[in-house]
Amino acid sequence: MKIATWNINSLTVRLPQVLDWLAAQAADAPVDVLALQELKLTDDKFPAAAFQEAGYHAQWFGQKTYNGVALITRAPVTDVVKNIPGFVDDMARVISATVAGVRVIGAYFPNGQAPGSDKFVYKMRWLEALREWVRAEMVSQPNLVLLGDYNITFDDLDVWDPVGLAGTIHCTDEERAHLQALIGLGLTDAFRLFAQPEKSYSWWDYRMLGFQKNRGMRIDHILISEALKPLARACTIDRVPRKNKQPSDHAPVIVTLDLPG
DNA sequence: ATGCCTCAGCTCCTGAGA
Repeated sequence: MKIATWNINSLTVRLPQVLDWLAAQAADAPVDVLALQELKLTDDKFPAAAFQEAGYHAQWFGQKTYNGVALITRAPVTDVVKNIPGFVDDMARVISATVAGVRVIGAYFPNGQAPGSDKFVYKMRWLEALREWVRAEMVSQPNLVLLGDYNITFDDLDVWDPVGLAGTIHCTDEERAHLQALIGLGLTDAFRLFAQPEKSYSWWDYRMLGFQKNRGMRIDHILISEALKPLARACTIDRVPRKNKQPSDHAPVIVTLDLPG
């Protein structure tokens, strides 16, 4: 079973790249679940037919201009939930479903803008609500994957310039404490289960030749539950789509689990 | 310096992203 996450920074612009990427992946092994973030379109504009024609089911939760998330799957899903139950939010950031016996939560974590800002306060509140909800979910869902654009680095290994960016957004102690609290629920960073190239990142600034100079951060993550940990076979970041013409600023992250898709 | 790209929208500038 292959599960992936990709912040595509406008599905309107990137739909052809998403379809191309799914087709290219299928040459090796098809992607069973793809969590998308930053659709930047309303529900009525979601290209459901295009995914259907490509052989995928789709669940989506859109929003005008900002945010918006989707789950693209090969198998039909059940129990679709949008956003964090009980947490009042006017932004479309989370979509969950059960696919082939795995509870998948795809999320676009708040950016937070800058420590101390209103958006940072919202990010902290959102992270707390997410954690308490995931904690409850894990009681009844042993096979759980929480993946998406976290907008948080784990540690200095995830940052191209850990000294220059110390304490800035995505790198603050407060954000990292929240990320570790998710780990504390019994989740594992699938990426670090495996040997990885040095300076592995999932996002690069569009400006200043960020990608070409590999000035990036690893902020897109796949966390897996204890029951799935022994089934993990690989976790990689696919830098190839970042080399596309008109790329997203994020690259897809992929985990392979020894489970039937 | 708060920009350098990129995207959406009350579109020829602005806000937001990260």
